[in-house]
Amino acid sequence: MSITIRDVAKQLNLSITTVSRALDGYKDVSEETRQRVIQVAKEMGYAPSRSARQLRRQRTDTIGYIMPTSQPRFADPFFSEFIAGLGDEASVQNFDLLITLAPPNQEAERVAYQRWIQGRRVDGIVLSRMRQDDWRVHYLHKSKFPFATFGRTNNSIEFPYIGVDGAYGMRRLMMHLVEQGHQRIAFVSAASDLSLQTDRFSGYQEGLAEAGLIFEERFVAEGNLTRDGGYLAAKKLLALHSPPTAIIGANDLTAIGILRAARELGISVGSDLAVAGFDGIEDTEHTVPPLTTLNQPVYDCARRLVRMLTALINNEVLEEPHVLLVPDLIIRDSTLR
Amino acid sequence: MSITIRDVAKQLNLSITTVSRALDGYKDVSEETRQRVIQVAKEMGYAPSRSARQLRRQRTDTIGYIMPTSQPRFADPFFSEFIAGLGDEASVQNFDLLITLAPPNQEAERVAYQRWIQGRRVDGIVLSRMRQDDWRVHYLHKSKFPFATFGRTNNSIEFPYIGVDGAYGMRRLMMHLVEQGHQRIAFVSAASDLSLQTDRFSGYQEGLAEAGLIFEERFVAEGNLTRDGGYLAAKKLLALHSPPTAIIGANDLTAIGILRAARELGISVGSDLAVAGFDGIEDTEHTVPPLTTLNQPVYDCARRLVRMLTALINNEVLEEPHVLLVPDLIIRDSTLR
DNA sequence: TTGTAGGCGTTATCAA
DNA sequence: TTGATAACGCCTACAA
Repeated sequence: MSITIRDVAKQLNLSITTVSRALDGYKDVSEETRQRVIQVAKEMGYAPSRSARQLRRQRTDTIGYIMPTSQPRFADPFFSEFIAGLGDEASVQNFDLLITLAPPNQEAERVAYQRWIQGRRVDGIVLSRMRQDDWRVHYLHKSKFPFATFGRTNNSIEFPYIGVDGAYGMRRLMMHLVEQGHQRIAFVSAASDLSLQTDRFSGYQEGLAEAGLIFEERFVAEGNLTRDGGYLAAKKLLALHSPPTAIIGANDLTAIGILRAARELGISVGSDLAVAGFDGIEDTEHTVPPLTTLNQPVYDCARRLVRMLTALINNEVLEEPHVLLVPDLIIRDSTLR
Repeated sequence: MSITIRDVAKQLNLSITTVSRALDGYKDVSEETRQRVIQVAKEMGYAPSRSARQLRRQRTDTIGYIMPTSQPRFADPFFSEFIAGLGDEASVQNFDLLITLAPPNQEAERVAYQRWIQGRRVDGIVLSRMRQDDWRVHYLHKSKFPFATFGRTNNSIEFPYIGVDGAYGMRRLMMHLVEQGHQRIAFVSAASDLSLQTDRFSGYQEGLAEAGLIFEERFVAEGNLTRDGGYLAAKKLLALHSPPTAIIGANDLTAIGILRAARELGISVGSDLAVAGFDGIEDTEHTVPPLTTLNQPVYDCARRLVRMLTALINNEVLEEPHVLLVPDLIIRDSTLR
């Protein structure tokens, strides 16, 4: 059994109260006593028990994140970066980060959230990969549980979020492609219930309209945000008669799959086919050719989300509860002739 | 404030003892009572407080993992896969997974471990990226704290681990390269205190010896397990007079950087220069050309580590405390003429 | 400035 | 089969 505050108190011939207060920096402890306490506590290797403190203070100093991922070998670097941001900022705020995985929209996901919330396992939760009419938002809101999200939804509920304007980004990208002389531009989509899909896809459509091009159903292929999804979708698109001369992936992983399909078909990306993605993951710098993408500052967003969330937990007023960022169009060889 | 066991007991006109036992599946509760309790508890949305339970049972049902990473934008897919494995298996074992990041070998790392261990924040810890004479092993062992590691060390301490035989893998790879006719084979290393460096590098040297080639200092360049590290190191190596015809990266990311350097210099990988990595991350299938690598089953290792660790926590005897796997040589175009 | 005592919500021991 | 009660280790009115 490890050292408790009692052991320290006994050693010092003081009450546990005094020890507790000395350690927590209360001012009603004589400086001399405080020094002795700190000294001895350190010598004895005392650290307060988190569970006891949690029970007493009714908070866990922990935030939770449930990765919405289905494949066991999730490999989207997006998540690595997101988690890095959450972890770093959590440390700064003296919070721990609890993580688990759950496949989106399945019973297991609901169970995971309930466990944490009803068991008061965490003080707040970060959500990502938002869905249209997201049940998580309903649930957390109804439970009056602090949360902040990466991405917006169409729920008619007020909550803090950081969003990236995918529609705007896509319009910018479309302009660029049109400038490059493209007329037949295809889109490889994500699952239709994802907010990012709605958002980015609408930008694609608006971009077409702005350029005076007509939307063609056959130029939309369904992907799933993975390389393989992009690969398969691109194969279909490139097999069309009068195929597209440009293909946009809903994210970078999709675009990387598209690159591969093109390579297999002997199509030269850049000159014969333009390819672009969305996210700005590091891999895009290293593909052949390097990939044009819409960069979003995932790491920074994650950190900022944690700051918003901890503020919320501490009942502070958020000075900016809704942040809408604009993605950065990074033009590389994959869309240059 | 949320529903406690007291509320449920009051509602049922039972003692909290009975409620607790009914819910925890003790057999000394009449079946009828149990059903009523479960029913009502569910209706009231009761879930036991984790902190209270933790305090009482003196365990947290949580395992911890501290990612040894320095760059904020850590992007090694190795970690994604590792975390996915930890998270999945933790769920299965009914454990939570606590995560934080800390730069290796710095004060912050020490503090992070101490916080969790002294505060009894987690029941056990998983380590990765082991170092030679790893202080973490010393510390955890001295603290009698359950842990299991991915990778071996040279500490003279007994502890459970899963290792991958990098030396063996590298020898296999060297044989392959020699068969392809390479005589001048270079190596881009990792930080020298890492066990994987010692391990893989010794395989490289043994491979040279087995092929009757002499080791040349100038063919070793220092990397740091990142793409950029590999890129810079390769630039140096390829600028040598009579440069290497094959370059091995200490990991896949390094190898991807090497590919890039070659591309910039107009060197054709495969025919003019062989490149290979280690890890088997998914990206290696998608590089140009696809990358030869030594694959290790990171996801499965992570899951298995969690199983070992939870067994350890439950004071079970491990039937196989030391696992040494052999990496799988995947030959792709990057090492074929 | 220090100490006493109650309680956070459980689980476990013991008695009824 | 059930219930009263005592911890688990900490924090914090309140009292001294």
